[in-house]
Amino acid sequence: MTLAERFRELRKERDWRLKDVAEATGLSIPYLSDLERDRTNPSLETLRTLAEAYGMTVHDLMAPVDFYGERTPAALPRGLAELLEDPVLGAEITSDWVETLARIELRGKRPENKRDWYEIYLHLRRVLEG
Amino acid sequence: MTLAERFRELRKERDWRLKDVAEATGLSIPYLSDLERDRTNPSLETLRTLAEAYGMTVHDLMAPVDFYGERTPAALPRGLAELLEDPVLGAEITSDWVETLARIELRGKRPENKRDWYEIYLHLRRVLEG
DNA sequence: AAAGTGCTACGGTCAAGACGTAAAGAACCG
DNA sequence: CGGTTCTTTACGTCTTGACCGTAGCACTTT
Repeated sequence: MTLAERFRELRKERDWRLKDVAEATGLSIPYLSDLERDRTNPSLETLRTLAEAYGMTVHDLMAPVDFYGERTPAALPRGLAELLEDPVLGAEITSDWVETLARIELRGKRPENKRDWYEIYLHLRRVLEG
Repeated sequence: MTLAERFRELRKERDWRLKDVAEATGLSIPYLSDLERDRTNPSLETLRTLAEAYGMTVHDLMAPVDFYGERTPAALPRGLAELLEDPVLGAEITSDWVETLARIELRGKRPENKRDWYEIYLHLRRVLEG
């Protein structure tokens, strides 16, 4: 997903008009239109303003955004990729869960092996899905 | 942590010189120096180039970066905020961990109460920090 | 048709991203 | 202590493109 698509998604899921975003951010309607059509890139400051308007952090706003060449399957955390390839354990794990699990990291550190990932998955599933 | 600090951290932990980054990215040494001293902000394209040089996604590069005013306490997930206020359980939880925990969500769903959050925290800590 | 709503085309401007050159620190060596 | 080399920073410049204002298009509703 491009950043432009992300912007449009966020606005649509709130059922906002460009006008609404413009008022929330102070940016102009034409410029917001340009952003959502990938005709320009925001500065980091503008990105921050937009994230704030959408009630989230820059980091969360960027989460589903793939920059050119990014997030190939190989870019999944080591161990998690292996878990997904496991015919038994990996089969049941949906892409929702992959997204959820892939976000887990502490100061750049992540679970290291298939077993740790699976253990976390089971534990989180019990909490989040009963 | 600012973006500038993040850049310097990434370079230092690799024991690289500005020269090395310059060669890996095609950016000039003076400009990289400016970036690491917070005298300028990169464009998204430049950010992508740097992330690539450091072998990670833009998203991962930005993970520890706080933009001005982000993630107010009130914006923390319910339950997690309560956990942090708990004088006993919440005291030991560092901001690193708050960042990590706050990212946990599956299709918008999150742990609901203090106890669930704490349980997840303990479990993740065992995996991530031995 | 006229008026309203929502988005886009187009040109212009000015801040700032990025660079080149040169100087300032470090560190080492004789 | 002067040289030499390696690394980082100061400074001035240029050019790009982020962002804006105005006007126009497409589509409804009255």
